[in-house]
Amino acid sequence: MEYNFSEIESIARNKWTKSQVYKVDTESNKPKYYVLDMFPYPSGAGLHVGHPLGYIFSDIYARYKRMQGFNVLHPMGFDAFGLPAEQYAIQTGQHPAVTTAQNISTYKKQFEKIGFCFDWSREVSTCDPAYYKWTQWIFLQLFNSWYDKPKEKAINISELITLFSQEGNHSTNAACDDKTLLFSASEWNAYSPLEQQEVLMDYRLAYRKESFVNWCPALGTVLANDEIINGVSERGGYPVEKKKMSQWFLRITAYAERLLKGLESLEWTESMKEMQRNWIGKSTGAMVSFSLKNHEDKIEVFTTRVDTIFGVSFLVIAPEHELVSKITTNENRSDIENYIKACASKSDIERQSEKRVSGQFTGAYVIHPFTQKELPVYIADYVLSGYGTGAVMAVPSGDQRDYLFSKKYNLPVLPISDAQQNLDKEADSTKEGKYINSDFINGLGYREATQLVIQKLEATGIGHGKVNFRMRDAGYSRQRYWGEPFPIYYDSNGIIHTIPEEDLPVTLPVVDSYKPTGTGESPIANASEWVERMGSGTRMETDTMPGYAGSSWYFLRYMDPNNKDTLVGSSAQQYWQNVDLYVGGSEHAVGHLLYSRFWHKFLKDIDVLSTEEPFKKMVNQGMIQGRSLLTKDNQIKGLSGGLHIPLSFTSIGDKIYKDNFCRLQKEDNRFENLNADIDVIWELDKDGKAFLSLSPQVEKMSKRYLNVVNPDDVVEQYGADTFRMYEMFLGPIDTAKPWDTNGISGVANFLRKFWRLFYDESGNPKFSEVSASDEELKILHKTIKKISEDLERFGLNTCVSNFMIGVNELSKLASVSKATLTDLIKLIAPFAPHTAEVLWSNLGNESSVVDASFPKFDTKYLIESSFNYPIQVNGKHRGNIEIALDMDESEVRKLVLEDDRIAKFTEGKEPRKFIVVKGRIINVVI
RNA sequence: GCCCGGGUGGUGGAAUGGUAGACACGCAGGACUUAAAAUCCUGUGGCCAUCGCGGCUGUGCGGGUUCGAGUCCCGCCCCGGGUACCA
Repeated sequence: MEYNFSEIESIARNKWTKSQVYKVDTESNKPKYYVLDMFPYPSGAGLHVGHPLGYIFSDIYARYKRMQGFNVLHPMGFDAFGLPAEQYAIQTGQHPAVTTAQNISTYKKQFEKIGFCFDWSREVSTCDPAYYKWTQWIFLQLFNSWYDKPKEKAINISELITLFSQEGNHSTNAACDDKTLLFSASEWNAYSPLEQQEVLMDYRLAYRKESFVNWCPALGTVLANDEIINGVSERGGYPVEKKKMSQWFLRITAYAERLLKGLESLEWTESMKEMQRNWIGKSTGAMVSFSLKNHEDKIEVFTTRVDTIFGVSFLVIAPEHELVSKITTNENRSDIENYIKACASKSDIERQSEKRVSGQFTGAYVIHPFTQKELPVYIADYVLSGYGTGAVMAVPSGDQRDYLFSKKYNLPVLPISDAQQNLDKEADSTKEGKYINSDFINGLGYREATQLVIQKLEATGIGHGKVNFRMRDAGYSRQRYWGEPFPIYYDSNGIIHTIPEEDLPVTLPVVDSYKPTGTGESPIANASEWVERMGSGTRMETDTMPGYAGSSWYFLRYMDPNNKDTLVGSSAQQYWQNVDLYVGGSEHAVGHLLYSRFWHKFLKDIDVLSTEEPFKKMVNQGMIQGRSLLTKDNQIKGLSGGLHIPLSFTSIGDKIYKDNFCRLQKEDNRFENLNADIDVIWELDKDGKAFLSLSPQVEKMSKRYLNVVNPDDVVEQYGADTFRMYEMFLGPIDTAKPWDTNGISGVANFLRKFWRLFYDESGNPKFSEVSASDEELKILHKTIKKISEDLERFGLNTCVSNFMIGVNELSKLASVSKATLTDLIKLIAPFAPHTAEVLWSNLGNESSVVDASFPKFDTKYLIESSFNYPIQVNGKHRGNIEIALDMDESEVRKLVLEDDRIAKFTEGKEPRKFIVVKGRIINVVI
């Protein structure tokens, strides 16, 4: 029997399908292990060879864990709502559900070919109403919850309403808007329903408020931040402006502290944790309020360097600060207004790239809380309205931006520490040294000074210590069609009502057009019957939820995918707990991974879950890049290089032959007007054939670079097992690496060689019933040891190497015993499941190799009696000597020093030191 | 700027402080073939060599610790990723 991969694959696949071997049961007395991939967005382009990298990795690991005796959950599904399907619908009129279903079926066919062990009976798709019913349900729970800070827990809003009606909100300590007014019980009870609704919005974890969004008038829609490039829309390049609209938000900031603290318990890479920490952006500092001269209002400032308060020489507030118009004096008013206008017309990019500082004096002054000095108040766009209080106390000697500002507007630079240097050139933010010119903190160090200032501020009521987070609440409204509808409607008085849980899901309406309405409303607003479905005069929420809604909890649904009563049944959740190993790209570090952690914590608070964190351990696969081929300068007359040539037209050695070039000319309009004989400067190979040598470049695998490689083609040509092992062999899972088909023959050869351990050239079986030789057992157990250790540390690239070494060594033996072959099949089964399954059957096994037990190594086969020691003289390698491992050290010394090769270098001198590292090395120091 | 990674042959990459370059690709030579493909064997960091003894040198650069450093420490350079007028 020859190694015929396509035959092998179909035999293995049939066996698996017939026995439903990948179906996972929650009823099990085995320990559980949950291996999860980030589920894909099913795009119309299908998979390229970069996509399966993580899936192959997790598949191997899942199979390995199963063979170790775990009950392994390894599911797959689809993140199926999203913009591309909707845009395709706008262009073609096809319903997104139809195209999405087609794409999903393409993906599944591609998956099938690679031999993944997914349990498809647990498949989920976020656009399936049976799934998004629960996405809507979670939203309702968020809407009906508030966050109790002392309890560090989400609590049902009804408790809060009861509390308000009994004692007002004086004693509540909730995660809410800082500006929430205080009220008594009688005030609360006197509020109108609308007023009560307004107040509750400050507490709910899902709430509605007015906010600025990116509005693109030309496209008639709101855009997400990542749809805007350089201040204009990604599609079409139209200008984008800020527009105030009422939007839904999720109060993720309530969980900021828990999200930060939870990172400590996770086995993620330090860089992933660091990205989340940066995003959460905790900074500890203080609030200080500065009284305005001749005004009742105060300007509140947040600072992380309250110790520098005696260095304050002016205040700067954001142009959008609410007090600007109130405090601006008449003689400064027109300048201020002009400045604000100038700022508003600048895009964010322009504002950030502007290296010079600019600002404008308001004419107002504040009083320094300690020195009572008058300080001028400026507006400047380097102060952001969205961070802290939108106002800063400027300390030119300690902050470079304040310093530049002070130079430009001639404001004093006050030294405050004896360690500050070069203040005539730049600011010095040192925390070293003792304070000077600083009243009651003079002579103190940084820590004591900070403490003392905060103490004084708190004692006098001027300020207080404060923790600030950079993270903002997450916008949750999209003016789109292809997303989850909100289970929310408004009555004629503007009161918000929820759709009863038993009426979920609220399914998407049928619409005539998927185009945005042009008024900033989603296309759903045109489905008037649907909009009024809760009674005339009522109006359904017509926005839909964002992409991250469905992806924030999908991993829970896999545990119990068909449960009609709850999003995950408690027995299933108790058994599966959370994800043990999560494999996916690091590009989701702060989006998906942060939202999922937030939802998970919330669902724990409301007793749906028993675990605090969703993903215990993470592996981030690196990107597989494409290797593109481009023309070089002057190869084509009048062209200075840089034209991508499709890989299918090129030959080994990075060249394109003339006949291929002419074929390409017929398909590609970039070349069709060229005369191949005149306009192209050809080189000639040794056979006289004309070609161009192209220049290779490694870049993202993408349609537009014509460098996409389809896994189907690779599987077709080399087989699924070769493809799987080659992707792993390419390099460590977490680094970016270029796809290069050149190396794949090495892995293909290996699998053929592996096969030849079982069958000779004429296809006759070589299963020898004789017992294994010592040498054979040594090779086997050495290989088992290496593979097991490498699997544990996720080094799958070296696993493949070690298979090659083992098989090369075994091939040299006269025969290999059936027992050894059996172990080899089991060892390779996670990597090359098709080949392993067929060999397993051919050896006479009825069961599937998927359920065989992974071999364990026995150290007794690995014991060596001697070792070929490398001998160093003064740290330099001078030769090797085979020495028995149980030899006495004095004898070893004698043996080594008397060796000719070594004696040459020791020159007969007595060594100063003689180092023997047993089983490793010997170093003679002269 | 700040925070993470990383820099090793022609290429992808190996190497618990212990023989640097495993494994593979590519390349060169050979065997088998009328020939090619496939397969197998040999060689392959660089320099020197009285090319089958051997020697020198070599993991971005400069120092250090150590019997011994790709690996640890200090100071730089470069590349990739993240992030930013964040007060």
